[in-house]
Amino acid sequence: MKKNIKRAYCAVDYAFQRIGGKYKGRILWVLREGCLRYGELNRAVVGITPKMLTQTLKELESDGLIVRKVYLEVPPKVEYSLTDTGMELIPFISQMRSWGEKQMSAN
Amino acid sequence: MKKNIKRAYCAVDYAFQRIGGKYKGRILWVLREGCLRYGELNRAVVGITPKMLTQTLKELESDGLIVRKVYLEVPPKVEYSLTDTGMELIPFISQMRSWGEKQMSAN
DNA sequence: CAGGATCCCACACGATACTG
DNA sequence: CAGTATCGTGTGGGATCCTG
Repeated sequence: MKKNIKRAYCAVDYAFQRIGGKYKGRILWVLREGCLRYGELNRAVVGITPKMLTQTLKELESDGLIVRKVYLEVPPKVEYSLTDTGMELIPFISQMRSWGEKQMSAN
Repeated sequence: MKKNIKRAYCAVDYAFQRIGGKYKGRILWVLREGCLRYGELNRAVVGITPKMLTQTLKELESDGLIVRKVYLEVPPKVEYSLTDTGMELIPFISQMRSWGEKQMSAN
């Protein structure tokens, strides 16, 4: 629940460490409207490999931003969803996204 | 003004690429209230080396987020400040910071 | 279906010294 | 004061194959 973070001198640094990395932002973003299965995430986050998906999901989970729910079925089913803490990030990821869209079209 | 960005599939990705990196967030943040000189930045962004500071400032400048202003004096004087585009990021960095503070004290 | 295991590498970042 | 220049390294991420 905390120790991917190396040492946060300031809160800005801390926050960026927690949602940094190549895919964390996009994963949180696609989970904003509800839970998704592993395979669905794999398709939603274009370009990600199973390895990176698994790894990133683990980090997000141990960081308390998402929840992993396993259904004991055959075939296996696993769903991921945002925690309350994770949801608190959505508004600002949304802002970043708007800013990004504006910038992209401005170029 | 654009081509540090490799390929942005989506705006979230694009935005994260532009303010990703170990120091960009903090540099933008300390510049929020006005311009700072190179040496002041070096002290404000704790732990950064001259190399990384120079490198990061160049990236931010070529990305159109900050402006570099050189005064032709002896001794040399260089000031950095946010562009309008850079300033647009401050509100949401501020949000992240609040979130980070809350999280840090929660642990 | 949802991953684990390996091997590999570029590049982001660091340390140190030097300069117009 | 405001940077360059060099050299070195850790690890984030990629490719590929395997499995309960």
